[in-house]
Amino acid sequence: MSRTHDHSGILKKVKDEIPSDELICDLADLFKLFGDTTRAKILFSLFESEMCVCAIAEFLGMTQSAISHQLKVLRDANLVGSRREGKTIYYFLADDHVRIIIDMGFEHLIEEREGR
Amino acid sequence: MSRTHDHSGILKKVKDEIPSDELICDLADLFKLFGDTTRAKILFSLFESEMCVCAIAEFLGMTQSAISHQLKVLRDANLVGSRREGKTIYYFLADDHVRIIIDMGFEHLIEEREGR
DNA sequence: TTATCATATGAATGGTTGTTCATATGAAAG
DNA sequence: CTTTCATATGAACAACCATTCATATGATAA
Repeated sequence: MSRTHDHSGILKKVKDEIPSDELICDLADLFKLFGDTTRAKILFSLFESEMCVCAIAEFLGMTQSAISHQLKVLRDANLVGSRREGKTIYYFLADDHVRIIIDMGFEHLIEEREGR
Repeated sequence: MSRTHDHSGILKKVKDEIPSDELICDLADLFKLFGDTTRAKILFSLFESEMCVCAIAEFLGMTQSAISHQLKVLRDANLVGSRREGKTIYYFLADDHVRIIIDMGFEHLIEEREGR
């Protein structure tokens, strides 16, 4: 079938073990959320305490609109939650998974730098 | 200074604790690598065993060129390594961090689904 | 109700990035 | 040396995405 050299043995093995396309896509979509500097900074900010939109915007030196758009992305993915207090809406981390995933990334970065 | 309501207290606290811009960018760049379906599939394939470029291409039903481009990205980030055997070049996972980071993502996905 | 403050949102834009196509490299076999 | 096989690479194109601008929503205060 293939015009290249044979590797049917490996292909069969990998095909049996690899997760479904859907699962891999969902996983890629999750990591994509952490793969933007602005979103990463927002998440780091929320590590310390809940914050309102304009506080995040001021802190990051960015437009309220830009932050609001990104918060929507994070909220749609259930990474952050929000609560209203008067006119202000406070955002916070939805759970501790965010911390754990980011910490893993950090460990990789640090060990890679030590390795050099 | 700000035309909005005051949040200087929170800003000071967050500013003290948040990592440097450079570190956050590096972290975002790392997660970006996992945020593409093709790269994620390549990494999952290499979980099982080392593979040559054309085996991965055949397995994923994609062009050799597309895979080669992505392997370069992964190799530049030290997530995969390669070795030559005759005409063939085999790629493999550089270390176990890749597995750990991906497993963390999986855990989050699974727990999120249970939560619903 | 009207004005104001905090946030949300739609459309447009600019920049990034994954894939393709054509071609180049480089090792091994003849 | 020449051909072939496996992989790499550069340029071009298309799709995606983050930001901006203008405006809308929605709650509160007057």
